[in-house]
Amino acid sequence: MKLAEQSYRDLGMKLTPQRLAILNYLDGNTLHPSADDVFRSVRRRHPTMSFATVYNTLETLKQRGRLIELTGDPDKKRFDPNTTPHHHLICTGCRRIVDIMADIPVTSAAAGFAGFRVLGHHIEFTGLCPACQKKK
Amino acid sequence: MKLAEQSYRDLGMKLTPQRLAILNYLDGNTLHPSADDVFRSVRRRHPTMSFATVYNTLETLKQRGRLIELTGDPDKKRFDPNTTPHHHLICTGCRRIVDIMADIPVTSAAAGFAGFRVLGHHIEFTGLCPACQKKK
DNA sequence: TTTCTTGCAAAGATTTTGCAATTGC
DNA sequence: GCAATTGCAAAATCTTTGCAAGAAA
Repeated sequence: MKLAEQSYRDLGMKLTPQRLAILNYLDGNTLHPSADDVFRSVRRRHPTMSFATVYNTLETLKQRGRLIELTGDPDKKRFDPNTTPHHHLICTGCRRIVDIMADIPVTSAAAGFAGFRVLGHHIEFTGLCPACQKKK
Repeated sequence: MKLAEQSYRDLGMKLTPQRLAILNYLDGNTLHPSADDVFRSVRRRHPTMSFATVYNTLETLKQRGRLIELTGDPDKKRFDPNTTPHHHLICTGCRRIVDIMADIPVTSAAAGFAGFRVLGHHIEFTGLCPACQKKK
């Protein structure tokens, strides 16, 4: 399977070893890694990889809808290669983020609020993961 | 009305002019200001105010449940003095955040997911505010 | 060849911290 | 007076940017 390779072609982005490594690391990854997580992982096989390349690539992929930038972690941006609409469960103890693929109906009571054009919504459940429940 | 003053007493925090100014600025403010917004506003009447005081105060107030830290703005932390459960509408163009006080039922299908103890949830609606709709 | 991408280093922005001086209680 | 708080400056993070060199198409 050459999902990553195909993605770059489809998105009209040049195919580079660094970019391939980035998407190969992200695809199927449900840990919602930060840019630094991506950098540190990918650098193992690509020692010359720079932050700039990671940030540039993530930014471009985001703009083209190939991944989502999450805001649930107050300390840094996290990235989600899963672009299917879904929600998240965030551990306030360790910042772990878990996908919730369940379809949760939300009455669009907010549509049109304040003249906004509502384009999407995302539910953030907060709580404590099993490990952090024990620590407390 | 001395809401701010009373708050600090109730929370067991010492009452200082800086702290009073911070809560007085926040209470009733629906702009969801950042720490820097707070700093710049409060400094007008308290020229010696420092970042440290703003950050310390916001952090303590947050820990004691007197305000909420929002993560919806990817660039910085924003603060909400409204601790009544509610949701937000975020303009992806200008980062404006609007309160949605409507009670939106969410089937707690996620309760117990992955062994988490779910403590709360928050819906982020995204879209474009009236001004940003015109710009595009 | 032409255009885009990479890597490096420096800069920007936000947030945190150490500590002496000051203030609230 | 004691303990908590302030202010200043420096540092720690995270993220972005300019630009020359290099690689993709």
